[in-house]
Amino acid sequence: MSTLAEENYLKSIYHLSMGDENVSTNQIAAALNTKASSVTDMLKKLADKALINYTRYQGVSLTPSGQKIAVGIIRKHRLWEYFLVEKLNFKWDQVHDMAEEMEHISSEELIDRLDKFMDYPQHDPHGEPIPDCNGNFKSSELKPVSTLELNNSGVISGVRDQTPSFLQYLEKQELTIGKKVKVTEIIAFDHSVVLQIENNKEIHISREAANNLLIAL
Amino acid sequence: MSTLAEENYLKSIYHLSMGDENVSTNQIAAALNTKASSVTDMLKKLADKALINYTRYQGVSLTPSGQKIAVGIIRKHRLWEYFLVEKLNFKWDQVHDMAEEMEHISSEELIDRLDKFMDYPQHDPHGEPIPDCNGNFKSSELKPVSTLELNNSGVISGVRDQTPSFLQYLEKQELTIGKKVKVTEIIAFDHSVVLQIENNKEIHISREAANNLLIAL
DNA sequence: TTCATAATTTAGATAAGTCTAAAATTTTTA
DNA sequence: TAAAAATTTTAGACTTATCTAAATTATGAA
Repeated sequence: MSTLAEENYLKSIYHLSMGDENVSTNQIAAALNTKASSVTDMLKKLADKALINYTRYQGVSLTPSGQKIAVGIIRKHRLWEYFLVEKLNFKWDQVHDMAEEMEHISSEELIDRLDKFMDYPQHDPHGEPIPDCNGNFKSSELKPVSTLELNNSGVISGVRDQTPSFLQYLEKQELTIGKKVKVTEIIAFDHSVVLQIENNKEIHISREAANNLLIAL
Repeated sequence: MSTLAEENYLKSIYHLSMGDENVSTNQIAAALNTKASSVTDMLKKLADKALINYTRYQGVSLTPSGQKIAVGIIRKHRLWEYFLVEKLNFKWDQVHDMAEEMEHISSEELIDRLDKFMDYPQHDPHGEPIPDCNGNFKSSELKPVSTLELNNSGVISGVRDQTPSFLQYLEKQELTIGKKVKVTEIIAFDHSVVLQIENNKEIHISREAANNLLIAL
């Protein structure tokens, strides 16, 4: 069994190591809003438990058992987010903090039954893939809208930035998951993009927004 | 905001003070499986926060704000138990420990939406009343089967002892909530009771079981 | 390649919650 | 009602997770 703090460290390390290098102490400190010295303390503890590979000053990576725990937490987080949106009718910008608490409910059987209850969803409300009960999932093959060329189109399938303010902005612009968009104009000056959505409405979004809105082709 | 430990103390004090006297340090220690000295420490902290009335050596009672928190925790516990049984198909003897974790999920809005999602259930799977979002509920007016006289009948509506072993025993005997039972014999020697259930099957239960099985008339 | 800077670790401290052992208080009982 | 027993509190210590400040190690610019 892991403590709540340990689980949060493992989850952070997992997310940060997507760019598969070793993760640095400072990166973890930033992600967890804590100090580097606190991180070092915890890294020693996780290394003692064989959940991470750690050499002083060299950063860390997850061991297979650390990875298993991290994926388990992420599975719980995403399934609870799905539950909150699909069953309790929360908006996609409201569920993160609640799921952050719920992901630490320990029972595996509970989460497997929740998974079944919701008919084994594949993606959370932000388009992130949900690991199955064995921890398997396909890493999302999504690209930012900003990589689309003129007159090309795609289906909105995820968001890179999941802050409530960005999600609320997208909601207001009707740029939500499942919507089909076509690039009708790319402004050379600032790389902002004009998108056409299904009702032929045109929406002008910034380069930054286009970088954070993900599509499947 | 209260910590997890504080919430557990408040909940215990609430349950123990049903026999409405002041609750003693030792009672709390026994309920929480901890030491009297630890309890004293926490009582000081809760008193500082004005959640309990505490005078050294005199035991404690909840203040209105302490009571409000306690009832909130109990509401969450019972709603999650109901969810686990009704939506995820757990058995009534499996849900206590899970709900013990889930009752600490902080969001009020979450629990109110869960309540609505399940259509405002009045009782948890063990027959305990579920407080509404204002903390109101009628205290259950149930009596033990052992108080029934010969040839009288009632509907099983709750259990006093909620240990898994007792719940499993009742399940096996088909003595579950909602079943109508009639007392067909009372053995004078040991005060054990013979019950007749709907299919005319007769079931012989001990005095102790009869004391812990509750009926509405 | 050496020195300045950035990153990381160590040392020592703090807060929450718990413990044991001893002291204080209350309750029981003779 | 005074001594014995039980209960409760205090004192001091431990663990987890955190912090600040100082020391150490790595990095990168000249």
